[in-house]
Amino acid sequence: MNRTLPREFYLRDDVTRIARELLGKTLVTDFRGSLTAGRIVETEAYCGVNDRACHANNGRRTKRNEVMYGAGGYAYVYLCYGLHHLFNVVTNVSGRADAVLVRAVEPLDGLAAMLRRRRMSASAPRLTAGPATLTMALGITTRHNGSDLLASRIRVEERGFTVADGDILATPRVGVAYAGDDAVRPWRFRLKGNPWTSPAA
DNA sequence: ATAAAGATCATT
DNA sequence: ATGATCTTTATG
Repeated sequence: MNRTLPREFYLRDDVTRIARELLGKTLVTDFRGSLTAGRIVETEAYCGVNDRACHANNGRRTKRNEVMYGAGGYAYVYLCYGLHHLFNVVTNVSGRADAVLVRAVEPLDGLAAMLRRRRMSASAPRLTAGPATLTMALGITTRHNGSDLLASRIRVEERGFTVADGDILATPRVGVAYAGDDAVRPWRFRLKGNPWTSPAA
């Protein structure tokens, strides 16, 4: 019953819709025989060259963000603040630099491995409630930049968890105050009331 | 060549 | 509130 999302899911020209539809899907990593997974409960949409918060804004095209300009369905992973690996799903067709940042997941599978990677011992609130904590828990780093989400050990699955429009809270994105008018666009999406969303106000 | 700024987190 | 930590990017 688990189904990896097809390429067409990512190729569409509507990144905020895709960001909403990713809520409730399951992000899975399967590295070295260690399978870990979490349900996506928070995302942010980054809308290509016209979005001042996006790494591709104003047509910026560099070694770091090159994968954003490729076809949808690949991972864009970059290092933030020198310490944190942030995971994005590239969307839209080749030439359109859209992406969805995954900001939080709810732990589902491989709890022991996630705890180990996070160097947490017993109970773990906050285990995956944040864009950098979830990558650490799932073992995702910049070495996975450019990974094909349909062919690699990182994938997104439909596991039959349904989300209604009314379950989604849309607010401005986090940490993009520098982005002028685009800073206030309601492109951060959360499952209402889910305890695993990120702590950011 | 140099400098400054980050799509954050854990701790104080 | 603040420090950690370092790559990427812009600028001279």
